Amino acid sequence: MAKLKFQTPTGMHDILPEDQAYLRSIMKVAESVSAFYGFQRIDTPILENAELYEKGTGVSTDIVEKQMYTLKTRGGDLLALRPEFTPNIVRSFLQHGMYNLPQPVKLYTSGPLFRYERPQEGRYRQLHQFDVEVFGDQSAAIDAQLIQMFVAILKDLKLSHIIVEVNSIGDSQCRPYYKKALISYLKNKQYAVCTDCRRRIKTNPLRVLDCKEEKCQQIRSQAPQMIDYLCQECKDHFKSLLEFLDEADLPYHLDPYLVRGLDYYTKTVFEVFAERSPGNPDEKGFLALGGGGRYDGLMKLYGGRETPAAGFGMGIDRVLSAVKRQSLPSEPSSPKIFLAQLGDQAKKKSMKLFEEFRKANISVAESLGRDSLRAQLARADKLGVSHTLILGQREVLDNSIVIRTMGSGAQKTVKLNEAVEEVKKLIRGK
RNA sequence: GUGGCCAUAGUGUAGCGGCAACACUGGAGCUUGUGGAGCUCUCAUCACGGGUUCGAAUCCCGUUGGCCACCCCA
Repeated sequence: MAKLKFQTPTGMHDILPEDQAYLRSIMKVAESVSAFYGFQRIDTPILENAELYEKGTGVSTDIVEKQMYTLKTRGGDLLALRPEFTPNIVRSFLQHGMYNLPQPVKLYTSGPLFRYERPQEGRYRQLHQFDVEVFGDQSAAIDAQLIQMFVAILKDLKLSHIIVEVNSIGDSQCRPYYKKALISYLKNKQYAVCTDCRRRIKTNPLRVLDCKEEKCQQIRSQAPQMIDYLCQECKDHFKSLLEFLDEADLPYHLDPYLVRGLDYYTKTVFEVFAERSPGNPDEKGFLALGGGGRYDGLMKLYGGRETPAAGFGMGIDRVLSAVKRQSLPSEPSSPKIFLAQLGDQAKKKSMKLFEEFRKANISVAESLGRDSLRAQLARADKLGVSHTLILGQREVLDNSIVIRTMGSGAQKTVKLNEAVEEVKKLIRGK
């Protein structure tokens, strides 16, 4: 190996051929489930105005505060590599007047997102998400349906040991009261919590709730809970959501401390986890596969008419690693026929024959770069084909071709112009 | 952003201051038109840059990258 000059930048990685089959099946499942639920694909730019996220996602959130990639264009605009999808799609909804479409409008998308973080397994600076959003329907049925979809996709991917955590964080009516109650509770305890949380009490008190420090968890166990402060509307909505989930046989955990890191959420929030290594006590813990919730206030914040909305993002990289951990890879389809050639004339003729097989939709492998028959048969063997066609100088002269059955080594000679038909028969006979 | 561990062939590893090794994979071949076994040969100046030393894969510093724990989430 010569000296390597370049490697991927921190947190960026290549997706190699060996993973592509997994990714395709993940996307296929996600798209077919979404299509079934009436979702349509939308794609938005990877670059947007940085302000879109500052305003929507929230300036004090980690995503915007310290994880966003921003850049200044030659024209002087401040753009950001999208760190999440929701603001883009909301922006697009408003920009194209989709509130004039029959509601609800159901959209999905997927693609790369960018967050500047210290990478670990399943945590990258360029990450991939599958994302769905529903606009124009305030019913808790939608929230439940989103969770149902999320679970359906994972189930279709044969993932087990899935856990759904749900909570309601209220809305602009009730959350301020809760915040106030929480702050006054925490203020007395500020020396009993960790230093980060002491800061959070001022900046984002809700975040103290999902701190992992033991002392903070003790504090929070006595803390007032959002659920007791929900206004009637939010309470009804949450109750309704849980009824839908029960009715749909969707198991969930209530997590009164689940808040999620984004500013725009109202009412429902949820996160979905997969057990890291089911049945293996050596490796504990859960992998967050994605999360979402309702954000009824975001449209108005962006200057649009008030429109209820909800959605979720699913981390494709994480689902990929969960799929790889939990289930076996599906057999990649490989060619069943190999075309070997011997001599210049035969090599030239095999070009044409190869194309005839393509037109007949029969997948054939070759190794035109190799000259010795021995090497070509070794290659055919490695590929695990059932038959090898041998086109040599003799065959070229009398317009025939040899068909070799790899298992038994039996061979027969057929007319060259009947080769495709003969192979069809062989394949069908299987 | 903080702290820690790590980097040798495509992959997985050995080497612990004195000629870079093993397994698998890949490539060429084993008398020229026949694969699966076996055999031969072949693929690394040890991530990069600097320093210490007669001598560095090995020790030190820096850079880059990976992983882990925080943080946070996907």
